[in-house]
Amino acid sequence: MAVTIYDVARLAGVGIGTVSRAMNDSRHIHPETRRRIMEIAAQLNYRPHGVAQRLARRKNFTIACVVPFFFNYFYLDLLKYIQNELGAYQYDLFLYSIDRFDNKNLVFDRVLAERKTDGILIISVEPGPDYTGKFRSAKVPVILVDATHAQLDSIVIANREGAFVATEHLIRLGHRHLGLINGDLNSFPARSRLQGFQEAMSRHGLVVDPKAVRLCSEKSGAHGFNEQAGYLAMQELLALKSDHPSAVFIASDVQSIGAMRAIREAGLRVPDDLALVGFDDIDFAKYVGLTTMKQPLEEMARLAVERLLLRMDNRAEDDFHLELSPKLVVRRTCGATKRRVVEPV
Amino acid sequence: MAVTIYDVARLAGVGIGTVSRAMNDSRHIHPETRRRIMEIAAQLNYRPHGVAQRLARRKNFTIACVVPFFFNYFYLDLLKYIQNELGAYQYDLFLYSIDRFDNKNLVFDRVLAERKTDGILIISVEPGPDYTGKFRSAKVPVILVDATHAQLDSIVIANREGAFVATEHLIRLGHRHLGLINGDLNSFPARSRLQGFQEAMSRHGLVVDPKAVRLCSEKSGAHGFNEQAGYLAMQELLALKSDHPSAVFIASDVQSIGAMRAIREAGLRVPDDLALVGFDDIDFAKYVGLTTMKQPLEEMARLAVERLLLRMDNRAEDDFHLELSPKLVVRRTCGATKRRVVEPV
DNA sequence: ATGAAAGCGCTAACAG
DNA sequence: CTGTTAGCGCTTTCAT
Repeated sequence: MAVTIYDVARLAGVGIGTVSRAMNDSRHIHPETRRRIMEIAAQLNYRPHGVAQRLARRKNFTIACVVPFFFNYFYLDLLKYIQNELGAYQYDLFLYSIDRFDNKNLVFDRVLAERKTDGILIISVEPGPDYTGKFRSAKVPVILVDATHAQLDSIVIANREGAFVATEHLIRLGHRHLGLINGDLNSFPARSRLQGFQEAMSRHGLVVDPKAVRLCSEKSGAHGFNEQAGYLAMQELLALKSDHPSAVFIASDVQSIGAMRAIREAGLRVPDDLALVGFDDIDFAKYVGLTTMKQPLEEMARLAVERLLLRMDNRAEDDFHLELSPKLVVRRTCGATKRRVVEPV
Repeated sequence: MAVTIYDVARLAGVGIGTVSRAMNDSRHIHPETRRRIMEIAAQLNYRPHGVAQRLARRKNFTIACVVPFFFNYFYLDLLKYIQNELGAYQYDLFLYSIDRFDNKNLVFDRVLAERKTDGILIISVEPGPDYTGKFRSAKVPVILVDATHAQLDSIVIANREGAFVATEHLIRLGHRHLGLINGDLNSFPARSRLQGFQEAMSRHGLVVDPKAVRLCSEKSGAHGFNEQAGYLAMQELLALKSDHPSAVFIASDVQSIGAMRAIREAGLRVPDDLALVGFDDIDFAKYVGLTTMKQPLEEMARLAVERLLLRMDNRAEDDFHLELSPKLVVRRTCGATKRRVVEPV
């Protein structure tokens, strides 16, 4: 068995309470006693038992991060930032993944039931309707990242706005017949991006061609936001032959990559035959010259963690619904550099 | 305060021991008592307190996964598979990231000290020399993934073999002047891949041109295995002008992507001016048509978790050093389809 | 300032 | 089969 607080206490000739006080920087301890205890502790290589501490303190110093399967590279960066941020506060991170959407509540139940975490960061998933109450009664704060909920703190990308900007950018470039490749509407970002697209179209007096709108099914994984889905969706668009849109807003970069593959295989060229704007700005976007909406992930992670810690400290007053604006990054695929003539509407 | 085992016991009119037995499927309990207890427990929505269980059981049902910063997409997939596999066994996963190599031991110390995990999965990092002993005396099993150590179980990709195959493939295609872009030699895979490259060269009686070998510094992050590093390395190679190699084995796909960017910007073409073979087979490899060595990540994750559980059960007898062979995936960048004439040596 | 003792919520050994 | 009790290792009153 490892060395415990009792061993230290015995060797130091003090009670365990005093050792505990020494270890925890209590002010109620004589500096000299403290010094002696710390010395003996170091000598014995004593480290407090984390689990016992948690039980006694009724606090875990651990947060759970719930991520829907890992298909999207988006999550990797976000996770990296979150873990970095959390580490700075000496918090540990439990990673839970959701493999299927019908399973999501199972994960929440488990996290709540086992009470091993002080807070939950939920990425890109909306908890079921009755979970607000469960979270509240379990007294475990929840921050939604990349998803919203009326009763839960959330921090999201301004998806609607981003889609609007992306779409408008294509319109300004002179395109009139626009297409959309989107994820499954079960996903919140997909819904918002659809909205933004529609708004941009109607704002400019354009009608949405239903045939040019493709929603990728979540059955293909990652809410439909994956390469293969984008590939297939673009094939369908190209099957419209000469009637295909001249530009497409694609609601994620991974889909865009797939779409570009389909275009290449069809012997067409981007942006000449088809202009593209994506969403996310994953690393690879710059390698393929994809024009896209950049998500401020690091800021998102920092704010989410900060907010969660605040909540766990009960130092959070009001509700919190933050929206961070994505930024348009113009590259090659939108054909901006071609300076097309804007046709009169 | 939440409902405890005492509440259930009181309402059921039994002792807490009986409740515990009921919850834990002990055989030493009357089915009827058990039924009644479970009913009351359900009614009260009682869930055992995970932390208390851990303390009493002296077992955590948690493993730690230590990942060196998240630069490489490789880790995302691996993590996904590991988490999936672990979930099947009802284990939780603590995620720790190493941001700098000089920090790696800090993480290990922390993980060991807090005793919150039953086992450790270390990805792509070799622990310092004195850590074998620490792990052993802490009685926490460790499995190295994508790294080796004489005294620690490990499971790796056959990096040397993979590099050999990749290089030989280029040689068979007729190339004589080969280049290498590699990661930092502080990284184990980088060292092995260098070896494989050299062996293939000498096996075929070719000499390695030192000017055509680029080691990317780990200072650029991810052991040098990142896009930017590949980009810069390739620029250096192209600066050799007509003396640049006709084919390059690049020790990772992300570097390859960067390298391809450099080539494109230089106005050269792959594979005509420069043939390429990468390593990893990340998702994006297929989009850019990158010929590469595919790593069997899912199998790796499954075997690593299996093995770790075995160790934690003390059911592992001998040492364990597994090497999984990567497989050559031929695509466009190696120019295989051009059927070059093999020049006589 | 410090020791003693009472939990934290559960498991497991020991009687019966 | 079941109740009782002694831990698990630490924190935190409560006296002193």
